[in-house]
Amino acid sequence: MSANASERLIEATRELLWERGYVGTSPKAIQQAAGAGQGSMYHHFAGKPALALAAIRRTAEELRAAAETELGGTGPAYTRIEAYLLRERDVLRGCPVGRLTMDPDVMADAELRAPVDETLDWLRGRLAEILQEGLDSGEFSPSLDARETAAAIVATAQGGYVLARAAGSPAAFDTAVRGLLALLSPRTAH
Amino acid sequence: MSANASERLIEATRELLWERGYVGTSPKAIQQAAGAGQGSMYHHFAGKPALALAAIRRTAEELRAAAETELGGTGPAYTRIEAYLLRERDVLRGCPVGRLTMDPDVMADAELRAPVDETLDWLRGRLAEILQEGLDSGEFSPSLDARETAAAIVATAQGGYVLARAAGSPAAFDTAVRGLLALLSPRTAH
DNA sequence: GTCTATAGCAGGATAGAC
DNA sequence: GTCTATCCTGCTATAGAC
Repeated sequence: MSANASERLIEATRELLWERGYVGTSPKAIQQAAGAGQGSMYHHFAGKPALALAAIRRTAEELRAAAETELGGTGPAYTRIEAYLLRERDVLRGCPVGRLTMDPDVMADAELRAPVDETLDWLRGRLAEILQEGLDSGEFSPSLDARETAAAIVATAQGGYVLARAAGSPAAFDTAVRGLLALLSPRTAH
Repeated sequence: MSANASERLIEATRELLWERGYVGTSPKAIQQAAGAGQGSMYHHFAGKPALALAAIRRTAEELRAAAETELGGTGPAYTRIEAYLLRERDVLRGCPVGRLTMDPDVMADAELRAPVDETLDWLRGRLAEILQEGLDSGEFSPSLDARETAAAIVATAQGGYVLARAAGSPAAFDTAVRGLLALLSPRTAH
């Protein structure tokens, strides 16, 4: 947090958006967290929406990069998906992108909503590609629909955050994920 | 909306909580939607948290009753779960209970959070019972873990809302659900 | 670029009249 | 039970000095 003000403002906004959502985050709170005054904030950004847009875009990019770390491997499809779902994460904080979906002011603003949509869409597409690889190599049954299965995987992760936050325990996320992985596993006939 | 004021206030709060969340809902907005004045609201309820608690409890009860409609049937386990997941719903509005999970002020208040936790927990437990029935009757492979699978089902639904809202289309919910159902289906070997 | 002053409006609630 | 008046604080910015 010792970079320039613009940078600190974006990072502070990212944290607050993650923690409290768009509606629950005020310019004043951002300024305090960033150690910047009002003059500074309004010099660098037109207002709260503009600053949020910069923050959301960065968060979205980071999520993609993080996902690609596990998904971009060379192992079997199932193994890469498993690694992605079980990788360490701040479960109780929720998904920094997915949570924006419940923010009415974000959904109402096409510009703010676009990066959210694109990111989740990218993730679904990426998983579908990997599932297709697994299909092509005979890893999965030919009856498996890559597109629908990919959606189910992303949904399970997103819903896992919901369950974990409701229960106040990260374990609820893992339980849901393991349930899905068992259904998907080539080693588990049922 | 022609009942007494207390009733109208609770219903208005339920709508606004669903639409804008707790942080995004002001007492003034509630009063306007309910057609009640401030005096009326503060006569019936101690304040915003008390009113929200009444609203959340009612919404939670309603969700359970609605779920039991499909889950309480007599058909095969898979059929009942399928009916529950595919029943008509206001997908784009999100889950009125699950969305509260992303509301920082709800999660920070033990009283407001309890009904959310209990409802999701009940749903998971109910689904686990049904899966166990299916296990006992030989409908599913013995390798299926009822508890984990139940968590995956709830998570897929919750995440389905996230995907649908991000995409701006209810179809995204159905896609995820169908992906899960295909994995769960006794008729689909893979 | 950053600071301080100022502004109008909304949030959340209390008090007392009716 | 409901209404109006009032209160203080916070939200989201604009203006102009430094």
